[in-house]
Amino acid sequence: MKRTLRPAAGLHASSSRPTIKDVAARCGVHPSTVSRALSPAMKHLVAADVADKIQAAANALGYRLNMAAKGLRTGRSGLIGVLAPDIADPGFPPMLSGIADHLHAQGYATIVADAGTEGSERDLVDRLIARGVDGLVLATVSLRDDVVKHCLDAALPVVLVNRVDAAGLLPSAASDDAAGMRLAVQHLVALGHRRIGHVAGPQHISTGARRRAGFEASIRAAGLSARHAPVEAVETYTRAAGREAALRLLARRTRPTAIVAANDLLALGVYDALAARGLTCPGDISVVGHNDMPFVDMVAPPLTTVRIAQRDMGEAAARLLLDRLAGREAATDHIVLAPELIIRGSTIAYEH
Amino acid sequence: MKRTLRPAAGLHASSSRPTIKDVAARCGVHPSTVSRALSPAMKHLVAADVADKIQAAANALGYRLNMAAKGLRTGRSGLIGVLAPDIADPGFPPMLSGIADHLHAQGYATIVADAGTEGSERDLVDRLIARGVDGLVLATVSLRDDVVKHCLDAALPVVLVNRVDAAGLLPSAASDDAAGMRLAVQHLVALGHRRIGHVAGPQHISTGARRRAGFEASIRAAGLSARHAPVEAVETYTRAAGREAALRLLARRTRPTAIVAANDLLALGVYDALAARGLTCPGDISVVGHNDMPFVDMVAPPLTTVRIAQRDMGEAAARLLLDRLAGREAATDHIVLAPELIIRGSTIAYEH
DNA sequence: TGTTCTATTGCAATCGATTGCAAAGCCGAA
DNA sequence: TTCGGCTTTGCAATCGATTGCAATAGAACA
Repeated sequence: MKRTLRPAAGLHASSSRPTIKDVAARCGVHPSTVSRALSPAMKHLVAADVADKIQAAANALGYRLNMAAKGLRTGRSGLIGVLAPDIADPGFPPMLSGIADHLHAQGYATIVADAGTEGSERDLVDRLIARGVDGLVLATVSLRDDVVKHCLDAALPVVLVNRVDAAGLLPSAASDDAAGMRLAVQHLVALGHRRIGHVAGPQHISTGARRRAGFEASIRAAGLSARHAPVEAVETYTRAAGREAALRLLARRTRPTAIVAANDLLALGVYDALAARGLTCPGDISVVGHNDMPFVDMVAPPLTTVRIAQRDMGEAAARLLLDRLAGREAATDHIVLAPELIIRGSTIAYEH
Repeated sequence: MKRTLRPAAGLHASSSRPTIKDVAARCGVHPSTVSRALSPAMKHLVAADVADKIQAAANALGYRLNMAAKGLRTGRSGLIGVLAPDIADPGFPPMLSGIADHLHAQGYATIVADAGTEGSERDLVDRLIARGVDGLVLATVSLRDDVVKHCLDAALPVVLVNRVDAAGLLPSAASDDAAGMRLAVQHLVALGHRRIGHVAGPQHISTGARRRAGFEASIRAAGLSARHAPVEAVETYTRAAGREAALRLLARRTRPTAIVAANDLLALGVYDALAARGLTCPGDISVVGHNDMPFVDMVAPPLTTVRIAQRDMGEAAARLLLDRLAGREAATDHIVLAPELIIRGSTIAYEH
């Protein structure tokens, strides 16, 4: 069973990856000295000339630190787990990129698990833990309580991105959902709309619930009656679900003149529903999305939407985690990013 | 410096993660027996009742295998590195998802490095190797020879996805680029177009070069003169680059009546260029993309494009790698997937 | 010259799991 | 009763790097 990759003639060092021992042998020093010379934090303990010699030998041999061994000894893997709701969601990559860049710069590698296509979140987290991740970034918006608890009693540094947990226990980086909805509603109200519908996201997801709450609060703040602000919630953030919900909205007694969707995918579903009913946007109905995901500026009509700082969000989450990892209990636990209204062609004034 | 997470009162087992030793102590057996009982491959070596008891104890304690330790001993990390051209590219996620699903099902975890935003590919590969990855999936289309060589003499199983290397040394899963361009050109020719331009991708990237070659071959096959089939190549697969290249194409003496872009991002850039010149699509100029990335069916006009089987490509690559990892030298080294023409609103007949 | 101090290096244990080999226990057959 | 053979378990080395402690050497000082 044993695989012998190395050639029979074992004259010099082994042909496979050189270890700290090989470097030590080449320099005539003890492996521990090599370890120290190669570690920035311990380097001051070894004589400068020896350190140089070791460094040179390491380069010559093409020595690379074995992270598994280091991790075993130190108890830190240098791995960060990222739990994604669905990699294929176009909104996710910018966030991931923000997370990964920051983390990589500090020597961490990220391993991302896709909750969209794979098993239960709980299992995924367990697998990540088995891998010995030093921390976790949860972008999974469909986070259930037990996962949070699970992480908590695994005593693992955890941060949330693009979501918050109900109890506010976990540090998070998220967009100001209430503010985003306020921007959307105020924009429509300013355009003269008085009957505004909302296609809400899944209510067990923080963005879904908070945006809905934000929508309703904004409606009240604008002095509009809730009766003229119907809400239809979906079960998943998909174009198809958005279509169905919009269809239900359009079937109401008094049809809204504008629809605010909880995200851009749903907004595209609203477009589909309008087309199915022979209605036009923005002529018959104005539509506002949320997230400003890539290419919504190119659809017909270009989507008016609330842009959230996805990449910044990822970066903020990474910083939050890095703080925890370094043992500094950061000042802020909840970073909220300001959204921005991007006005395009899907909203126009309502003519009375 | 030593961190003491465990409470002072160390009565029972330690409070941090239980190890194989804790399980052994609880069952009154030797750690090696636990190791065997918990390993599917070695389980037959231990008595059934003992194995059950161990299994139960492991569950009770919430024992999880330490992958770093296992990896150190066995020399296999269970980690696969994926080198992505750019995570933010909307075409990538489906591929990644195909790769990851297949690999995860076999117990591997993937760690993806983004060549788009980070250092040199060479460095990234080195970092991945330092992590002890068991294999590599290179989706980086901007692959230079030295990276291939580097992997080769690291004796690491490597597969290519969405690209092939010049020498054809590495196994790959890719779309049939020539066939895709043939579909596009034949479609336009059938519509009566005789002057067809091509916005080619970066020529140091296999998709860029092969699609261009495919385009030129198809033009010849259709009996059209190369003089009426101008080509402008870009340096990067971006919308902005597509715009510039299309502008150059439009500035030519005899303007083409149709443009085939090497991918959808470039095609969107072509849309931008047309808008900038006051031209309409498809009225003035027909446009064909490549890849059928998400939402190109929603842009105005909906993009006619060549759909490539991204997810299947990822899966095929994963299978290829799994084969190598298992030591079976697979039958096929190069898997090519058939593309499909998706006709939408960006192409219409050319009126003479 | 003797002593103390410091800078540098070596030693050996350790992290958690795996595995070749040896030992122990048990069976039946001669 | 004894021996060969089989199953089951224990022992101990090992993977590669880290680190507390001990040892050494040389310098500085009295």
